Amino acid sequence: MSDKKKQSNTYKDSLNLPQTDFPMRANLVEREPQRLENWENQDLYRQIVDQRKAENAPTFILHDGPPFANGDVHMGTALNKVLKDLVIKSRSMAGYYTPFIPGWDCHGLPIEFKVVEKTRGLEPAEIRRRSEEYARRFIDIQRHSFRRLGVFGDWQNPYLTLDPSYEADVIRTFASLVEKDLVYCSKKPVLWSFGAQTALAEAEVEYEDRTDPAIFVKFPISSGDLAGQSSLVIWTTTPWTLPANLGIALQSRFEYLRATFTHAESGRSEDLIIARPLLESFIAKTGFRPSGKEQAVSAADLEGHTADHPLLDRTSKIILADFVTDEAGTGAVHVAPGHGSDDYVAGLQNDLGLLSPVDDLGKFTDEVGIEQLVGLHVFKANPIVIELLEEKGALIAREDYLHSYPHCWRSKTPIIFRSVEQFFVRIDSIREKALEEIDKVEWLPHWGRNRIRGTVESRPDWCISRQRTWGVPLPVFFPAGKPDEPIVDAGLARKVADLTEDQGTNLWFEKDDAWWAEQLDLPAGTTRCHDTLDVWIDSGSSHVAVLDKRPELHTPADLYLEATDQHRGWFQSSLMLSVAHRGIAPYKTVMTHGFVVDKDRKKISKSDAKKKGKPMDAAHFYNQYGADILRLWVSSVDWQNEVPFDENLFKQTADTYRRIRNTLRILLGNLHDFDADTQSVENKDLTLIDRWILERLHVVTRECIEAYGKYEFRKVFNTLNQFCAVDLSSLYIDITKDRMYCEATDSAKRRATQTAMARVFESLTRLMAPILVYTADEAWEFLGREKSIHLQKFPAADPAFASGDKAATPVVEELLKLRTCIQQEIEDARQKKLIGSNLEARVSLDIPENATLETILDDQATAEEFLIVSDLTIKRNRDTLVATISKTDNGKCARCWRHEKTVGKIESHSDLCERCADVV
RNA sequence: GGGUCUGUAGCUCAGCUGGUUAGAGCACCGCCUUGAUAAGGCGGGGGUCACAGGUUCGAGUCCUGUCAGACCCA
Repeated sequence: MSDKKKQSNTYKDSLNLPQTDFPMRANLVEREPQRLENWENQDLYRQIVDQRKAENAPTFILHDGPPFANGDVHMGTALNKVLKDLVIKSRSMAGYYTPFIPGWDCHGLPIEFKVVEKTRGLEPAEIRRRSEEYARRFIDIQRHSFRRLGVFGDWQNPYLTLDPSYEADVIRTFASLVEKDLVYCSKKPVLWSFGAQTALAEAEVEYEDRTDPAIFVKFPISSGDLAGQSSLVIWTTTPWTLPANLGIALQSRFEYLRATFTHAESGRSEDLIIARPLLESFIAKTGFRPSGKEQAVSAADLEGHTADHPLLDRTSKIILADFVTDEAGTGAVHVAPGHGSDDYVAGLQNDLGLLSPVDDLGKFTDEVGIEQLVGLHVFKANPIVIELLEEKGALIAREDYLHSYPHCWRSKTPIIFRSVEQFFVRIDSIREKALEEIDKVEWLPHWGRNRIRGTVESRPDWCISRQRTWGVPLPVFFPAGKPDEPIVDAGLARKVADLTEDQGTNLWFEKDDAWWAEQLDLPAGTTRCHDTLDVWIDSGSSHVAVLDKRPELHTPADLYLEATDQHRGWFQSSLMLSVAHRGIAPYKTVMTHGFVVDKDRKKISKSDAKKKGKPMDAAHFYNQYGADILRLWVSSVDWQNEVPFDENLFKQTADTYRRIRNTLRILLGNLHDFDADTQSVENKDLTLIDRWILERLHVVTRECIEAYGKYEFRKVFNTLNQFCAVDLSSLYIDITKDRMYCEATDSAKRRATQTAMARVFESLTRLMAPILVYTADEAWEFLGREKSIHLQKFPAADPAFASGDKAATPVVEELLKLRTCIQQEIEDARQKKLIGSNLEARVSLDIPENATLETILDDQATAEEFLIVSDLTIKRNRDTLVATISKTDNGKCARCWRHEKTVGKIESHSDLCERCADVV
């Protein structure tokens, strides 16, 4: 035993074993940041784009959709940014000039809310100052994560929607809309705090219990068959909104019952219509019970007819609406378009008009039409309204109703829905053009076209004003004393833009009306609007503020790439603003990806993930596994659909990574004594197996480049993975081990294989570079290259190895069939403990005639090498392939471990085979 | 409830215009190796292609419905 060991050690020194310092263990978590620092020190991104620019390369612009500057980078954000980077890097290596300007969406309620939540009662200018600070903090956090993920771009000069110049361009885009007569002003209900005298956002609402009078009110039908005979009954907890009633909504799915209802105690009798699903609760609450004739009535029969308003000399239109439910009420819903969002939409759809006779303080105006109510606060008006209804005989019943009701978070007063002037973009004027443009755009996947068409076809006019502080101001003015006659003027807006170009729109909030009037040559007393623009105008103007502005970019962009929710979001807002502004879509291709979901394909909610201790932050994963693993994971998934995610999937990806890495490592190890420039052999001197692996490389190269071109990163992943695992690891490297280790260092066979390996290594690292950004660069460096791999281009598929008549592939495929057959038999023998390693087997192969294999099998050495056996006998006398295994009698060569006939027959080296004796 | 989609081995994915016993990698099990060794090789088990109908000589692949999931809307 000790003898044997000593002996083998002796010969081990005579072998050419692989040598490399390329570490087996990647230790990405520590090494990646070092490499990143190095890249940033040499400004690798700049080098890449400069180099392509110098080459006069064609331009490819992927325009970054700005993530919201709030929160950490979670897996969904990471998926998006890495996909973008895969596109950019693969296009760059395909020879394109690919400048990438990342951006952030900075304005908006979520940030303002965080700021105001902490400290209430701040001045607008202070809210904006703190909001900006908040946004910038998260921009830094997110930027760090994106860089760490190996995403290349102009991180020093990203675009921020809070930049003064960006804001100015938003205002100019607005001016462009005004110029084309697309902006108008109209009333729309908003959540209104009469305590704070301001509109509120959903997020500023707190729910508290409150008791209100809930009343059942009858509306006598005044047209159609039932005119003058029966009445609809509505139920409401806001009696004060009845003066603004303009409609009654029914549910088309409900069956309605018309009957004479009699009150059990008073004996009062009424002919009423109630939805059947709500009949029981109606009886219980009002005491009215059907007594006598009953008749089924359908909602459709009543639709379009009218009912008399119980308090005013006017009618209320009967309509159908989906928001009518059987949860409460009567199945007939009081609709006041000026006092509710459902009501508003229903009002628009059914042409009901709009009334909102309430002022800032929550008091009725003259418009209410009922003398007793004018000047009265709406909540104080409730009992009066009820009294009036009672007088008119319209009140069926009343109760005190305890419910959860929205309150203002600041003033703690209850909230009302009240209509105020809002600004809108007239979508009908640009809808057709937008639809035309949609069809000129390439949508990936193709069904994206249907999705955006659906949203564009159905979207109502775009309400672009917000009663908020943290945003781009709506550049509109009001003449002195005329708050209802806004001055919407493109020229004025442009002047505002010019004034804020350098100093930012804080000016709008810091200077007073007089200052602005003076600057813009407006009459004294002119006031400015305190609204801001919808943030979708901000991000939707990026083609103006970024694509048109930056010299290295252009409009339309070649590609927009976001998650599917952006069909209604950014893709649409950008399309609408671009069509309005310049008449064409801002993009040539739009690609969407799915959302990250858990392994059961259910959506992941943030609170859930926290509860279950399932981290979703990208940082958790790149800090534990490395950015390359995360990127490899991105490349492996089907981004068109939901992307399942689970920490176990990560471990699986890490396993794939290890295989790829080890393949690179063994190739480097085998190339340690090889200089490709001086020691490469000519193609004609390559052996069969070398030609085969280069033919495989030819296919792999072609497939990968093609797949990158079609953004099919998954295919690249699968192709590279299988090439590494099967073609290289399990076949080529295994088969060539003997010649690599045992043949003379400078032997032709060995140099031939090194020639092939060098080409494989070089192509492989380039092909994987867009995905494994750190690892490919590291491997490239170990090959002795000075410049980063990311400055390289994809390898060209070598036409010398395209399959042709003399191709090695068909021969190798036949040999692989023999191999499979032999391995099965060997395995059988191994399980029976007849033999251990392959090299101990004596293989007797009976094969049918096979023209492809004729010549190759005559070459005993090549056949044995390919099949990795030492003692092979081939007989050609069978119809089917049969392999027979026994243990060989040949002695084992102490150096190459093959069992060869020649072992023991060489005098000078009795323990070696002929080949090894020669080498030694 | 409506619109747009998705559903193939434990997991990630292939399966082109319908045509032989549905493929690969990983994971799993067993064996070998210890000269890629916190590696490598070989073999094996595992799928009623979500479910139910239909068209067809023939369907994972076309049609209809059901179920489940995602996004958007209500």
